[in-house]
Amino acid sequence: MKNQEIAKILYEIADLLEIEGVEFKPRAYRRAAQNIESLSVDIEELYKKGQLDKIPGVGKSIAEKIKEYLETGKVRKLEELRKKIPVDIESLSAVEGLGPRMIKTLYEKLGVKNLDDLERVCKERRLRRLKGFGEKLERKILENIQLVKQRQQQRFLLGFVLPEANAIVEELKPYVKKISLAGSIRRRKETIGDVDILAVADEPEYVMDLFTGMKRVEKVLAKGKTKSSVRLYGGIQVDLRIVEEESFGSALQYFTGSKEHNIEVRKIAIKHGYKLNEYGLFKGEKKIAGKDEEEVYKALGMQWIPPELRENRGEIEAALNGSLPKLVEYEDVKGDLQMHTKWSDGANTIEEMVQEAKKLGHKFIAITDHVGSLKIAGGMDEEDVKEQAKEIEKIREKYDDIYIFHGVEANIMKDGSLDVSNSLLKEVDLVLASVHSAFRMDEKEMTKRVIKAIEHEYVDIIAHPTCRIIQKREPIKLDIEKVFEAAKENDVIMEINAYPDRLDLNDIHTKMAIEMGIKISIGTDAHSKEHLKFYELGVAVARRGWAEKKDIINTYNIEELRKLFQK
DNA sequence: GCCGTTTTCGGCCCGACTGTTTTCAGTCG
Repeated sequence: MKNQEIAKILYEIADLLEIEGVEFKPRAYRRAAQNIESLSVDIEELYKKGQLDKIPGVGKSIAEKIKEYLETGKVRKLEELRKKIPVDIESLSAVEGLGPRMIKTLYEKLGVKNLDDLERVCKERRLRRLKGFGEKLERKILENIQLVKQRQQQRFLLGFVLPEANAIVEELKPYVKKISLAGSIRRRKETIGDVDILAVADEPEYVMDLFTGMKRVEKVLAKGKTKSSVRLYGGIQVDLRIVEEESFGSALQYFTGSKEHNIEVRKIAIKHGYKLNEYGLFKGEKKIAGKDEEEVYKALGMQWIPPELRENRGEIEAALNGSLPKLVEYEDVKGDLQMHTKWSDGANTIEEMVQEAKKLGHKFIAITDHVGSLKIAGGMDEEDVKEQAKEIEKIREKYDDIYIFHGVEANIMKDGSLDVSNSLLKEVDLVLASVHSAFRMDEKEMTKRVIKAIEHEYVDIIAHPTCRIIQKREPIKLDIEKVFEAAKENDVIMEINAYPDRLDLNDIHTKMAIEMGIKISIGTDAHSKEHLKFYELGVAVARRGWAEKKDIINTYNIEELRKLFQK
């Protein structure tokens, strides 16, 4: 699938045009890029069907460039722009305070093409002599270059930040009238740059004192009456803003984003002759909404949009015509369908996992220890599985309010076969299959490999289908659409692995799978009882993927699941 | 370059902040 590649090209064209000072076109290219990026179908398919212009923001000219790229692997317009402005935009614009206009000036006047050039002209004090630049700016840029250099991957995993952010909210709650997370963490994005918190308080100064004085604060970065920023131990930055009660809703809407979502919402406001900002929705001077989010959306003729959907991926249109999905709720999930115990590489016994799952309110769990050749993860053989079955049977008798499915996680070998016999797989209720080795095959081979596993007569679920580890390992190369088609045909379920650095399937793939009629399971892949709480992250991905209750099998009752796992 | 129940031409999101200026351009979220 070349959607991401094409989006990247369009973004680069947008940046280069912006540097050239071209008006409006950059926005058009970015809009198209953004829509292509979050497309849930393969753009090449659309092209073959002659439906490129069905993509919002893609007109005749951009469609032409997509066609050119798909046919020749190049876009002449981009080549020309690169020749004209041979600068490393990606790293230069990563420098805070440096935008396209300055990049252009720096290139034209001082020949700055990359970070090293930029650092040099700053150190040589040549930047400050340019018109419109000055000493302060030069110093700031120099500082920010260092930040870019050391930053690289400074985003934090949702799963590790969310508990801390929630704890801060709880800590401040007794002293404020209203409080909520905002920003990407409220939208439950898989990684978080910084945490935004919004509150209403009678005594803002006192709340700011509490906030900046928290034990978990390493450094206070800024402190004011309406906004304070701190850095916690561990490096994450948290901003607290205090707003007027009458504006809480519009401020929450504004600070929750995403930016792209807000742009569209504001356009709708304009169509109505209104103006929307963080202080409220205004008709002329008169404020007509702003106290809570619901009334803001309502005044614009829209349904309230759950934060997880606010990515400008079609939720605006749906909210306008009242067709938003009824998203699966966090409390709809009644169990966890992947976890490991001491039988393979887990830290706890089956019974300990059962007790912890009960605490979380689960009605069922699946024990899915490794089997077969994955010796490093303690893969069980057929004898072990039989022994384990006996233990599970005993525990089932002891706990009548939670059901234990006996499953296994089998490895998909290089040729697509599983590394265990059918006689072992027949022993258990549930078979997960997943790739744990040879991650670097080409797309064609890898797709064939996974599809072969999907076609296996005993496989129920493909676990962590793309094998990505966020910020560490790229996803395996898969023709995801072909994989999903095979899954659909063979009634195989796709997993959302809820472990914080996996979240695999991701949101976009989840949406795509659901649109193709595939069922989704959520599994934490817990290797200790403490990991079981991560199931919420799986629900978050499901919601970001527009999943309804019926799409997620963890919402089913035990009888329905038994039927589903009959293979 | 795209788009349209106010338009097929004339628009394109908004406000705050910073650093540089003396009324504003550029950047950010």
